[in-house]
Amino acid sequence: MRETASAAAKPYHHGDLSRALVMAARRILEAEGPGALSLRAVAREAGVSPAAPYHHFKDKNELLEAVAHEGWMQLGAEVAKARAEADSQHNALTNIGVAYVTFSRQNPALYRVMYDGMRDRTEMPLHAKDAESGWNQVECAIVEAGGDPDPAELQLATIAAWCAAHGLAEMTTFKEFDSLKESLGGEEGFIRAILDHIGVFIRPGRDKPVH
Amino acid sequence: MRETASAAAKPYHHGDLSRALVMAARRILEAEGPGALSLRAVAREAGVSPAAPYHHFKDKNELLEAVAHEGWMQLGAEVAKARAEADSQHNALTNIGVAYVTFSRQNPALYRVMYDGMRDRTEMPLHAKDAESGWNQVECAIVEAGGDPDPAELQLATIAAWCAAHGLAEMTTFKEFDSLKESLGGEEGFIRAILDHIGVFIRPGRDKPVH
DNA sequence: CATCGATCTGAACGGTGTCAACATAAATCT
DNA sequence: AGATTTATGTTGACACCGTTCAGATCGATG
Repeated sequence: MRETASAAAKPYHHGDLSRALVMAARRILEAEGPGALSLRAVAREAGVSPAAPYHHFKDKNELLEAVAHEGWMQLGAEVAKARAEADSQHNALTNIGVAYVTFSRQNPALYRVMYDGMRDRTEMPLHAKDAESGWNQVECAIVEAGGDPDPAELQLATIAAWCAAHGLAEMTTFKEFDSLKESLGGEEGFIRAILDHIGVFIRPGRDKPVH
Repeated sequence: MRETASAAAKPYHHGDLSRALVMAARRILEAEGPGALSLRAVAREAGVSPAAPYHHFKDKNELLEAVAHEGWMQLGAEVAKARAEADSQHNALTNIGVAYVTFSRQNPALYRVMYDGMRDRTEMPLHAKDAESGWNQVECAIVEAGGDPDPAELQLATIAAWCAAHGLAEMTTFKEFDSLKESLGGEEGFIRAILDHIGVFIRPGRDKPVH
């Protein structure tokens, strides 16, 4: 008997389980946080037995990678949007930084999964190499803002920018900075103020921070 | 009745178990990585039953916090050393940054535990407030290097520096940067080059990066 | 229609964090 | 000293976890 008409009811063979599992994982992630994200819980949430996922992912890790992949895609999209909306090329970089940190603040659990999967690896995820990836866009933004186009120098600048953004993403969560945030006009003002202290984000022609 | 206080005799059952547990944890951490660090494994390594730790730590988490605490202390000490050894106040900050990242590279598992414990919290660990703490020393180094002594501005600069160092600590592990590292004279050259791109680490009077 | 391969289930194994009940050694109190 | 309280450690159990494997079920292919 079908439970719901719109959603394809669950026959013995679920239509597209791997997709459903990833969605279930994201649902759990958002509702209960990373600590509650067990393979069994995901299977439960997807209405399937604990062993079912193993026909689509060889590992719990592989499922998490799929989840992380979605996260990187989403991040890339939001970075692209922020970059496109910049009123000048000069502060496109800062806009990207703000978008990055904002993403991590709005999807903290997802952001955690994205980086947790990286810490055991020695290589960055593939998603960092796509043209639409955040990494690539930072590179382009740096060049467009008049950065040194020398490959090595560009790579250094990109790494520096990325490090700063990621570091900020992990520190913004602390309450110790609440009053400072408030005095800077909220979270975004805080983020901008920090980025304004970081060399890579300061380009010729960009206004100095006001204080 | 105790035999000799100075002797390594075990006063009662196991001696100072809480200390022994932390040491056992660090041993496991270094030998097998963070993935192998279970409460039971720690108890096993310390030669004690799985439930024994609960008389000293209310949680696995509380044990890990104790381990992390040691890590923060060690980091603070090495930062202090690097700061003291700087040949001028101007690059003391950069020296601190290098010491920070180097620590994270030499104790990757410990570094992971230190930050993992923070990500569920909304407050920074207490160890960041001690006078000897890395955080405090960054603040001092910024002031001594001629940074803006205005409290809010100082806090911003400190956050920026810390974010950059932490971000770098988490990115340096990737092989993608190996060739770049090599062309910069090894890991430390790489770290310095990145830090040179981060504004907070560049102070008036400091040499521009060479390239 | 019969068969095959992909997909899902059920039960199981060893591992984990945690707890309650019990045991023992140390410290404290008469 | 001896008795008692407190701190510490052990045993055994519970629920949950990741993972595997033999078998059930189904969609597609011959």
